[in-house]
Amino acid sequence: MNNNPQYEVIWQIVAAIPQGKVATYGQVAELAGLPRGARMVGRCLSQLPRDSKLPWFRVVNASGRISLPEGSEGYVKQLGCLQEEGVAVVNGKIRLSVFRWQL
DNA sequence: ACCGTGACGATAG
DNA sequence: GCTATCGCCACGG
Repeated sequence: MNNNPQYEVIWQIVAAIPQGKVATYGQVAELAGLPRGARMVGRCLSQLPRDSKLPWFRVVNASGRISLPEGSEGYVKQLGCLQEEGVAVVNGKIRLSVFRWQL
C-alpha cells in the first residue's frame, strides 16, 4: 500500500490545520520538511480512503482554489465541509490572506 | 531505464 | 484575471 514514509509526516501536518482555516499543498509540504513536495502532498491526499478522519478538505492550492474537477464528488464534499466551518468560498475562490493557517 | 501522469507552483505575457 | 511554459517529484506501465 503506502510504503512512502513521507506520508506519515504529511498526515500529521494536515491533522494540525485548525478548523475554519486552510493550508496550501506547498505550505503543508514545507511544514512537513519537503520543500518541493507540493505534488507529493496532493498524491498523498488522493490516496486517502473515502472515510478518512483526516481534514484533507482544509488543503487547497496556492491560488486559493479547490484542486479537484469542479462538479466532481470530492469537489462538492470539500466545498461543503469548508463552508460548514465558516470558510468563505467566493466564486470558487478562498481569500488566503484571511483564511490561511498561520503558525 | 524511459516515459506519461497528476488533488502543485512560480513566472511571463 | 487568464493561458502557456517549465520545474518539480513519486508512481505505474
